[in-house]
Amino acid sequence: MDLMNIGKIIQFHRKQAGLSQKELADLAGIGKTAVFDLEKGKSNFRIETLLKICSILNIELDFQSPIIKHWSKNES
Amino acid sequence: MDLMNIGKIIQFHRKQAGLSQKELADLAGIGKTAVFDLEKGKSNFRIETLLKICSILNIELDFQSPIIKHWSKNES
DNA sequence: AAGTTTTTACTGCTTTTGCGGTAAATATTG
DNA sequence: CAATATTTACCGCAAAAGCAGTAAAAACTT
Repeated sequence: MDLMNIGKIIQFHRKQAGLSQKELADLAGIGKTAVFDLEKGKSNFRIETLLKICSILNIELDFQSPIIKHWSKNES
Repeated sequence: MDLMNIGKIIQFHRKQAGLSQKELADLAGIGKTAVFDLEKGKSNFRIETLLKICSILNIELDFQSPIIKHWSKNES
């Protein structure tokens, strides 16, 4: 994941959705400041904050690794 | 991203790598408590904490969305 | 140009994360 | 079994995230 571009990616999706920062914040159930800081390039924030925003904007986050196919939920 | 399983996925990768929680924490430059809490199912933490761990364990995080292909770094 | 909306920016404040220290429980190894 | 290593679990503290409020700057409408 390119952490440097998270903010810009979010912003692009938000504008495509025709939402203001405040509207996105309200839909995601977070504060307007979080959306602003995120888009402005702040690189650290809580996972849930990012996921709430991604959920609203229909962005999915996926894990990728060479061995992930060998993992199942029912393993130790 | 299945937030519920982050901890288990991390744990699986850590064990595959033959690392103890403390060793992973040291390699990632974070505290042992963060690794423990993460694997134990704590669902919220900082992005950078997760990314440091993923970096050590060779796990990549990718964005997926229907319109992501229309985004480039040089757009507004 | 005037009015409206949005974004940027800062503030003080509350909540949460992350930390090392410590210690008990559990697992591993000799 | 005994010694060692690891995991689990708690603590108090420090650092950071997130919040609403406010206001100025910038971007849009009409």
